[in-house]
Amino acid sequence: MPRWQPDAPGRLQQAALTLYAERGFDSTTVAEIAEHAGLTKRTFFRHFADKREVLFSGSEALEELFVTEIGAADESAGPLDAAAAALDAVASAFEERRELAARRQQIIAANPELQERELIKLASLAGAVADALRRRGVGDPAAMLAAETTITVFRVAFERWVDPANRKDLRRLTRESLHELRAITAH
Amino acid sequence: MPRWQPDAPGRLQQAALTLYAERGFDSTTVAEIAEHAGLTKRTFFRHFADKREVLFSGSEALEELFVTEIGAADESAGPLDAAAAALDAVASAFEERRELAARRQQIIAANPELQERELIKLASLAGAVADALRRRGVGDPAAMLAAETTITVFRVAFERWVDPANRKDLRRLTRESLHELRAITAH
DNA sequence: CGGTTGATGTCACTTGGTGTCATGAGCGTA
DNA sequence: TACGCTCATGACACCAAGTGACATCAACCG
Repeated sequence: MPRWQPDAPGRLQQAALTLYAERGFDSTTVAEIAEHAGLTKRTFFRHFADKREVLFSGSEALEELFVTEIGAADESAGPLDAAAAALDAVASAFEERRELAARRQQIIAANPELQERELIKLASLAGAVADALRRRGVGDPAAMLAAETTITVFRVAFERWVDPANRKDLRRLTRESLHELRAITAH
Repeated sequence: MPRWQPDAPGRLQQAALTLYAERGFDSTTVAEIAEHAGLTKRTFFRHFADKREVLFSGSEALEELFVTEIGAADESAGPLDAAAAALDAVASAFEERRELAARRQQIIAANPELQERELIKLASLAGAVADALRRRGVGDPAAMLAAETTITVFRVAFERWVDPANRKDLRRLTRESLHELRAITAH
């Protein structure tokens, strides 16, 4: 018999998600989350850097997916085309988890501190995308601009995707957003 | 004779800027900042919502400038052209304060919490720009995309401007960034 | 002159976050 | 079987951010 219940981080995430949704982020203490998971406050902070981070554990994987896909894109593709290919792959990866994504997004939308954390994750993502583009030979500031633009497109599409009224899939929405962006920036 | 020294917020800002630069953001306590300004911790929090906010007091004015200029742009101008006109005005407004801007930016660059705050301020700015564009009759998601793109262009230009090696003025850098973006997104 | 206002101080309190040491089941090894 | 090591967790003390409640007192106003 194991000394402790398995998957402490997962239990903490689950408890946090539930409590943040129920009572709001501010009105939930770390001690409460830990208690719900059968652990202590101290253990929470061994698994997550802070109270916000518990909602953002998937971000490294997302970053990796973006980078991999951009690296794998056709050599002849321009920066935005490579990024567009990556967006397709990323959109597919999210498609099954719309329910969870929407709940998470609702919690984040209700709290500025969480929005800050979300924004810095996206900025880090943009940085990784820019690096991946530079590895394809794209120079600066083109790499930065293309990366930021890609993340903007993704964010706009994601926002529309989690909207309860929406019926389109994420892939389609990213493609539409990118198309729209190209229309705006065209002379 | 006034009961208190004048301009408490200004003194707190000045003290914070100095101490954050000297010892770093993390190693500076609010009590120390307040003491330097001849005040108490409690008074600091009456003027600024939190320890970070003291570095971001100019953001409402910047937002207002963007919005005003976009509203004043030629009626026939497209969304990105209106935004470009605003960028010119904003760039001029910054031009004299490069020294201060660079010091401030260095402090922010050294600390993730401050970067988070910076990012949410820029996001709020983008939101205001999007609203201003909608008031010009631009629809969605075009308004959002154009706004986010404008802020990205501004940020990229600003980053290059505060670089000690840079010799160009901010207005020129914003124009170059925008031009580059158009080149990237062109089919 | 007395009352009001408003910026500040004082103090107690909650909570996020950290450093340090103790605990004890699982596991390998003699 | 016994010994000792590992490592996730608990226990505890502590600091700093941030807040609520109340006190203070110069300036201002009728």
